[in-house]
Amino acid sequence: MVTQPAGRRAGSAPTLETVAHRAGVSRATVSRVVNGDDRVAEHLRAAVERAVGELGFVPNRAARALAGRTPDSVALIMREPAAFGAVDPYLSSMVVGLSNALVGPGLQFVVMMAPKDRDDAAVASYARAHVDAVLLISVHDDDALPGVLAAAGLPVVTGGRLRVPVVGVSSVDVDNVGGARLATEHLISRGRTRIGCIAGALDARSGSDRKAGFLLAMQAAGLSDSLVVEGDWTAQSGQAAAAQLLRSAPDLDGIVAGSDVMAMGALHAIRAAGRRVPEDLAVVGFDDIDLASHTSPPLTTVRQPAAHQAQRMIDVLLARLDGGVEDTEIELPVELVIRESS
Amino acid sequence: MVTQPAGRRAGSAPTLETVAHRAGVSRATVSRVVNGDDRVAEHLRAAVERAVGELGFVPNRAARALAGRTPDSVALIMREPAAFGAVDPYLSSMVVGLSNALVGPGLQFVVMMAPKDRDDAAVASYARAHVDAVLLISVHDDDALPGVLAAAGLPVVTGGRLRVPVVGVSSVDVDNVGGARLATEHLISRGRTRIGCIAGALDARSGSDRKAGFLLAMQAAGLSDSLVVEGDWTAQSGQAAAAQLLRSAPDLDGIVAGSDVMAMGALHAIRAAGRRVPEDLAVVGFDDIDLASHTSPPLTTVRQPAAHQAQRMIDVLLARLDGGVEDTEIELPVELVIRESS
DNA sequence: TTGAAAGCGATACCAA
DNA sequence: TTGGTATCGCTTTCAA
Repeated sequence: MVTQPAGRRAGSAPTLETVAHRAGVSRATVSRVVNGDDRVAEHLRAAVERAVGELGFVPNRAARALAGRTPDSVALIMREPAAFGAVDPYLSSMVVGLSNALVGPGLQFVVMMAPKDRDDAAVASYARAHVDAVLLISVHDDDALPGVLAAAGLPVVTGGRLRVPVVGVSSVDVDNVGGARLATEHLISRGRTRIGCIAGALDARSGSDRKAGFLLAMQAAGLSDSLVVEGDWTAQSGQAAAAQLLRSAPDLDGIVAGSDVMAMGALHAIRAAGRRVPEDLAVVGFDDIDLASHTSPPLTTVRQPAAHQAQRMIDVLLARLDGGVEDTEIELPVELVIRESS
Repeated sequence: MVTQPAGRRAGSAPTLETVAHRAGVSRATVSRVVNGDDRVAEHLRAAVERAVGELGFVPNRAARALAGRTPDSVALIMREPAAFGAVDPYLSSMVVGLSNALVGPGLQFVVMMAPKDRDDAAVASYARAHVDAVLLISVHDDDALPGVLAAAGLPVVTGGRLRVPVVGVSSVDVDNVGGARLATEHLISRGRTRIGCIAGALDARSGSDRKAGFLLAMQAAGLSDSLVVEGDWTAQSGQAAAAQLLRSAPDLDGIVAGSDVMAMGALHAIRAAGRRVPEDLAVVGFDDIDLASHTSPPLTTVRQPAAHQAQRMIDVLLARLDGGVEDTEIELPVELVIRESS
């Protein structure tokens, strides 16, 4: 049973002052100890640390942010998901990965939604007043937000590169072209020749690059690369795209999808059309989300290193926050995971 | 092309002082206008508002938090997902919903991961120093964190109720018992009699309540309710559970799963066993995640009102922040969505 | 109704 | 190495 004052907070949290008093030193000294400053006598440091422990002191974030110049929080700005609930599982992994990567550096992870109909300048101004840096995922090529954010003085790191680099914006992408090429070559090596592509939204590099990888492989093999339909990353669009592909090319024997979720939609359409996977038609996805190994049949796919990508994004961000001014563009390798759908 | 100083921030953001100067009033007046205080002469208010607009002034979050006593940020604490990347899509929806619901009230949405091996007291102390209230999702029955958080003086609202109510903790749950009962009755009404249940982790109300709903319906119909296997919410566990169910009851003709993700794993196992859905075996899920309508066949499921639940959680939290001290327990209705798997 | 000024809790500069 | 103190930007009495 817990007794608790009516107020918003139970008792008041210990402050630097409290700790200083208890340890018999000044606030400045406590601050130094807490911040790992070297020049503090050993016995004082010990005393302070004990006091901190006994009081359960945790520096007040707001005060620290106000007084200091050290960055203390990072925002992840997501363009609102197309439909409510339609968050691609790969994005969820990124959110978790980013959050985890921020624990070490002790930065606060703030999540903001920025619907595309919201004024970019307003978003930037808001972000500027609330956080020290910005992480961006699922950005479109023509999105002005990264530039506006950077112009507002915020370091920004995007997951996935932009069509044209923007000053002040770094990116950590994966090898989308290579991944899609790998996936396509895999199908070709299995003897498939009538291969279609369900591309993700082409106004983002992840969509267009994967399509490009598909085209490259098909051309290199001297196969027709005209079977491309654009989707919008949803299962719904994957299903519609596969149906369309099947209609325009009844002899289709392979599909390269721009994401696992779209591939799952395709699987559904294929089965509805009475075709078997992989006997009649092989399917390859992209992402390797958790569910990919539990579809029927389990999905061959291109694995993206979500946790690693998240970590690198944070690394880049920290470097920038540490005074680094150069924009970085990192590309991470991907790997083909062969399962039963191909 | 954007020019930009080397420093962490481009120029310095306008402050109350700047605005006051420009509008020819005092900081206090600007503060009043910005905070919607009534007692300000109309012409001054207009002048201030214009200055605010021209300068693009946004109050500094840290300063406001430090000076005022108004709550300004809320944390969502998630128990780390079992496996990396294995974030249940339903949770993702909740994250988006919560984030959106927090925009109106102008509260910051901070996401924190709290692995179960992390010291609860440390998490609470950290949270206490960083945010004004806490949202909790996917909490286990024996989890001490809600209590510790509440004892630390933080208002906490959980998505999903706890086994035993904790002082200072409110909850917004859905009718899990009713939902599972509905799903089971639906199967029974379709003539199924050998029905198995793939329960979610039983150490959480969402898991045990859904199982209870299943048992209730089976008992009411005078059917055997002994076919229950516990999963852990993952597709993997759903697959394993379905396989086990099929082994122990070859004549199984229906499965009620505790979540769509587990149902998807079950679909896979069923097909692997050479049985057809829904001809041989009907399957019902729970949640109605986006992918549920794109499995093969599309999944009959119990729809949880994710956006609504998120909104109610925020409502309850705001009431508590506004001085309300009573703990609330809300239960939201669910609805059966019939698709082709049953 | 308005303004002046005292904090909020930490940081960091300047002396000692 | 230590401590005193100005300062960060805003809210909120307290007087005027």
